[in-house]
Amino acid sequence: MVTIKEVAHIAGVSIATVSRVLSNSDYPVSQQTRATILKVAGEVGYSPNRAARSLRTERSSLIGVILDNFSSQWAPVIVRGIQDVLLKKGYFTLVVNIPWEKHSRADVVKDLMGHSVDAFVFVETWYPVRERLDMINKKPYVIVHRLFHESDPHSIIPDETYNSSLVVKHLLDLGHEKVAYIAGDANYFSSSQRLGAYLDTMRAAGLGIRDGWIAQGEWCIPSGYQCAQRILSHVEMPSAIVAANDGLAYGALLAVLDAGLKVPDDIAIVGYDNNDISCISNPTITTVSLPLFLMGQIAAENLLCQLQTSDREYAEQLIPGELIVRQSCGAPEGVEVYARDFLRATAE
Amino acid sequence: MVTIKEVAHIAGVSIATVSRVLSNSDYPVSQQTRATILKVAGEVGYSPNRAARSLRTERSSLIGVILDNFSSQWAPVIVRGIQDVLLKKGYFTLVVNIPWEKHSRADVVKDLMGHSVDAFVFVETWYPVRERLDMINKKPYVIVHRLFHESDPHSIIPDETYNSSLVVKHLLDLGHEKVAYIAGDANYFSSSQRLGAYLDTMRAAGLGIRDGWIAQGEWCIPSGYQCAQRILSHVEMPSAIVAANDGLAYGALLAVLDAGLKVPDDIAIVGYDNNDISCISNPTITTVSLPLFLMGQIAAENLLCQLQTSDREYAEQLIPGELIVRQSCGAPEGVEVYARDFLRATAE
DNA sequence: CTTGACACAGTAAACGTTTTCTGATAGGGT
DNA sequence: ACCCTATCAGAAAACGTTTACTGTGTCAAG
Repeated sequence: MVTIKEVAHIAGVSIATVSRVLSNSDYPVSQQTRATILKVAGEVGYSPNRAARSLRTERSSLIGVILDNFSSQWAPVIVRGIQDVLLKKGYFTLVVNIPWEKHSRADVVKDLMGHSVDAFVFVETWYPVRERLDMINKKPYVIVHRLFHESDPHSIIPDETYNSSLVVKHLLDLGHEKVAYIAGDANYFSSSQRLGAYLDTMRAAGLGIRDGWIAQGEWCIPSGYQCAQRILSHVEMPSAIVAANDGLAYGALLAVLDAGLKVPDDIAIVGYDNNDISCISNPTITTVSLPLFLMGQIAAENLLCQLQTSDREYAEQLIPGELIVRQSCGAPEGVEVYARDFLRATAE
Repeated sequence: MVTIKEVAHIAGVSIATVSRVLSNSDYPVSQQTRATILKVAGEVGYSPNRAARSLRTERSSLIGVILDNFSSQWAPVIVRGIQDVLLKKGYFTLVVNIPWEKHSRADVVKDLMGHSVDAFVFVETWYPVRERLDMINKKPYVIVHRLFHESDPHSIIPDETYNSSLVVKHLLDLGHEKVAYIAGDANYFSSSQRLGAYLDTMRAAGLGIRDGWIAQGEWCIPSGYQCAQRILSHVEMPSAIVAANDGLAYGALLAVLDAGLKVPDDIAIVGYDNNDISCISNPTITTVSLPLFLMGQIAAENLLCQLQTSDREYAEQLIPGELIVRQSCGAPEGVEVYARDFLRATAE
């Protein structure tokens, strides 16, 4: 690689001057020399040696991104949002996948510190890495998360309460009064938040909830199937089911269909997450989409802000989602919609 | 951060000795001093400064991974395969998403060179970055790709021909003799490879193909829908349809169902890719899964090999896929299977 | 005419490693 | 007793930057 030395030699100036021009220092350099240096640097294809720069400045232009499940439907979108902002500012990201079980979690933080990353982003991984808090606290960081909740001012979180109420209200607007609920895994904070939003919305509308209408599920399709069966077996059947995520909703959909009922005519179903599953299933499932790309962008902006101004007051940010109306609660749509939805989901 | 200097001081030796011990050099160091150095290093939590090391050795322990669409269903799995191998060897990956349209492609390679990455992996992005070949050629690199084909000895490619024949043969084994085909976008090399495998397999079995049985599609659901409609309108209807990917297969499935026919009873359908869509649809779709995680692992192993032995002969590697039998061609399965498949697809 | 300020450029030190070179000690063969 | 070799340890240079410091020359204010 061509070094600053060669550029300086060709341009007939000292390396200090070249450095000042090429690192956008605000040190005064005459327009004349500045121009020739830029010209020479461009011609010889100079690119600064990041290792040397990093060694000297103790900044690396590297951001560590630690996430739990890389091949989930959410993580990559968040990461792209993060990169969308950071790449433009000259930052690269070191994306590391920490499987939940692995004991190597703590080491990852240490290793990333070794690479002197300038900051951290934790996507759903705050809980397991807290044991390295002493290290992490030395750098700016942001937490992007959904399922767990530990109050931390650096957090960017979907507004679970608002989002869940969106989808319940939608059912009420359509005239439903007997609405059942399938909850997510009780260990997750978001489960209780979503359930709470359902309860509050029903109460605010003055609607009652029968005993067997709330089923405790576990985030997955079979669980949704079983929960729906339990709900359907209750003496007074609901006219609609709210599921805590799209997997549960899809399971419920299968159960309702298997019971010989029609969706949405006999029972309406809504989900949460805007998972692929909700726009591929037949009928497609009304759900709530989370602005994951945006959340990534916000996380990155937040980080840049921290990197520039060292001292600042932080506060949790709650990000609202968007209601996606599909067939499972009564909207009339054709096959083109499947496709459009699916393509949008995979393309952007 | 604590430096090598402090470790040396505490251990009462020179920094040279510390370096030799901690960087696993094979320079002779007495067991005595080696032990004390390791002890001290552990106690003070020493972690080498990568920038300094990188500056000196011109190696960074960083691998640049450039891919096209980060939030596709394939890319993250490949990346995880890559990281699975590389992380264990102490390498981090700089994963960068280059959208197809962006003109900034070339700069990414340059910037990664600036970070002195030790090697490159191109996932589906070989075509656009070739203009930086002069730079890339200085480092080891591997190409992981599917859709395009430029012969290059550093390639790791799914064995499209073998994989496609798997699924066609499966239909023939089930007794089908009238098999139609929906092809992918004609611009893609893999389209013609898959089509070729279909033609060859049919010919080898001595089976004829009617004129209207081969439809030219475009990789997406609506296209599959239209192609299937065209095929169904032909005077002699096939008993099975092979689609070049799962999107097309799903579109075809919808068209067949809309035509009042049953799947698989009246018409069997098979896809390709083992996309989520194929295990969520109703009925689920028989398809071919590509060993993406494995391909990532192989790519990384290949890279490590190149990094160790500078000179070596390379050859394209063709990776076989696996037939995934589901409902759309006659296998009897229940609702549990949807769930099991889906969970497996998202979990691992 | 002096003084101070300012605009600009260069010198050299420093960042934390790795590695070459030099040196010291010990042991073994003659 | 001598030399040679092997084993170990340290001194110091080098990697490519950034930046504090020093040194010019110019120009305006006194």
